Amino acid sequence: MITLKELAEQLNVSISTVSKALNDSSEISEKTIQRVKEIAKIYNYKPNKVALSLKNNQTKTIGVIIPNILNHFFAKVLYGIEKESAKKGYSIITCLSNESYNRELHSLQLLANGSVDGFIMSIAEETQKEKKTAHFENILTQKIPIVMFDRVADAVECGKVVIDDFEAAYKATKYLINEGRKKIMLVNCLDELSVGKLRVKGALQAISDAKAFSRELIELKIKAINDIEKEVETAIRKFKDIDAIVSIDNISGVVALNIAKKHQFSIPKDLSIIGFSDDNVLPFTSPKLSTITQHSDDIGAKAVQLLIKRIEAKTHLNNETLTVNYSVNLRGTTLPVK
Amino acid sequence: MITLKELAEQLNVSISTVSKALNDSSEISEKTIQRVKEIAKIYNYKPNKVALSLKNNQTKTIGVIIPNILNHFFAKVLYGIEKESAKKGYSIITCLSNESYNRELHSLQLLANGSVDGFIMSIAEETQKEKKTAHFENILTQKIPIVMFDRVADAVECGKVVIDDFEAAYKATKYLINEGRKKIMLVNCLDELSVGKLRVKGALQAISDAKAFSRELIELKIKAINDIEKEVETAIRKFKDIDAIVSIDNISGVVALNIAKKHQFSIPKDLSIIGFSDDNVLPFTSPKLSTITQHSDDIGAKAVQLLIKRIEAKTHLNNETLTVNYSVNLRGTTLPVK
DNA sequence: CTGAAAGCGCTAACAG
DNA sequence: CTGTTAGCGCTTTCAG
Repeated sequence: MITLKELAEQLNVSISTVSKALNDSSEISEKTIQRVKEIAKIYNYKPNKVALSLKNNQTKTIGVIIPNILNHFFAKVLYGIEKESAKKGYSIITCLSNESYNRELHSLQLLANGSVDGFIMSIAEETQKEKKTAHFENILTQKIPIVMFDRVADAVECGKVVIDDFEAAYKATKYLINEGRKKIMLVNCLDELSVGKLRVKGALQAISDAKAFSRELIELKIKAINDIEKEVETAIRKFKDIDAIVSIDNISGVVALNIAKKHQFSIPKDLSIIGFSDDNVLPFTSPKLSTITQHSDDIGAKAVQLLIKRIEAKTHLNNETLTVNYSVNLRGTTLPVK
Repeated sequence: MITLKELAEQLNVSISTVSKALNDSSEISEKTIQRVKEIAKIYNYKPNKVALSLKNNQTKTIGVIIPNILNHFFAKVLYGIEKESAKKGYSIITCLSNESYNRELHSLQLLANGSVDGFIMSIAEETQKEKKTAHFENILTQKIPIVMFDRVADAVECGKVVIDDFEAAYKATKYLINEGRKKIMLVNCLDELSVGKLRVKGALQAISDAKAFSRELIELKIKAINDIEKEVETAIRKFKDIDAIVSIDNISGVVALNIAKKHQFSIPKDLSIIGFSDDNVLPFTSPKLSTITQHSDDIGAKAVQLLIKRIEAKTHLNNETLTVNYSVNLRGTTLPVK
């Protein structure tokens, strides 16, 4: 990598002249500008990013902390974050907490030393379960802005991007009720998470609102993702008379569909299913799974916009929550409503 | 963020004394060291990363360029890269090329200005299709090491991490032959990629080696990932007499399984299927898909090790290719061999 | 129009 | 044992 100094030597001018010329300063003659730029091009000069960061006291870099990159939802949010960041001239440093509080803490501290201008993150399961927030406050005290998405800490004053989880689950459940379904199973393997709790609440509210028509909701709580298949199968065997399933995470809907078919349920005649999945699982389903779809890439993009706003504000902003739309995609695992 | 200068003022000593004390220099008295460290702790001092990078001319950061983060293979490699990097004290800056040459080029140039100490990448489809390599050479000329994984450019002298794609596909196909299968369909939607070509070659070689027993291979080339379902269904309809499928990408095996079941094939009695998938799709399959499994996280970890070796060598190393193991996981979609 | 010098935060050679 | 100074690569004020 060639430096200004070396260019200056080549050109027999001072470093500052070269710098100004490259930045089209009005202080420099047109002729010199041309000459400098020409040589700079030849030597493929690029200003050193680190030096610029030090000088400007900003890195144009966003720290992104993701709980689990193998979860397609997070992969897609990351996709959205990266795309929007690139558009806005920011790079992203990615850390994966793998749902661990310690890793989350470590990543936060690692990058809060001038490496990034702000953070976008979704909280690790462990952090949320144990309600830890001191490490966030610590970062905010250092005037480094944070935007949380999906799993957010209500108690922390920062930017937040979510969907209306309560409403989405309410609508899904309501739809099944309107279909005429009477015994609905809620598959929940997000029990420890803020989003999971909200979705469960939404589903329960829908049932409660329809109580006059005696609907029933069975909640199947699943601890580990690896247990989904087994647990769902057991439940389907046990409750032979369920006629609808609403899955609040992004894979158990697909799993339930496969298992129900295996057990000779005719879908959607005997059993309706709505999942919280993204399009990516559709090729694995037949009939096509009806879903609540989060616009995950949009969540990422919105998070970037919100964070950049906060970075550029240069002053601590209060809590601000952005709610991103979701969509209800009725496909082959639900009946048209009567 | 508090700086050395500010600490020095608090302590009424010079900046260098503070610096040395924090680094346990033998030049500084034990008493001063204690005093300095105490105050530093109180103010939560952390050395500014950017300043250190500038000083040391190294960022302890790796640039990672991924073609498609929504592909589970890449997500898992990224997982491996991040984990190993963190262990070695490196951060990662992630860019997504989204299979575009221009985005790949841009990311490379963006980070080759002192932002990173080296690159780990898999080549964008467009880049590989059009055989572009000048941009890699450009980076290497600047003494920035590169490690490529999975999709590599043979012509470029750099670090490489791959699996033995030829052999893996050979083995899968050979297995089907040994099972007694006669008409095998190869589902290929990686036609433009180096890995795809190698896997096809491997399958063809297996067939050719078994020619005496008149085996047949039908190659189904699929252009776009969105066409997989339709194309596989058409093919299954057309060739009612195929008795085995080998899928060389990580989703079409699952798709083929679902479609075959829909068309009343009994799996694995009528039809054997082997895919190149990771474990994550297993909950979506019944019977469980037999697979060639790449150890994707291991690929990521190895790539990091290789890159760090090259970064620390401080001198351009020649081509070096690491081959990572894969495993053959026979599950429910294949018969035990006779 | 061009150049010298200071400073971003840090380390380290050298002086005292 | 502590302090001064130079320098990493860059921008920018101030002098000339």
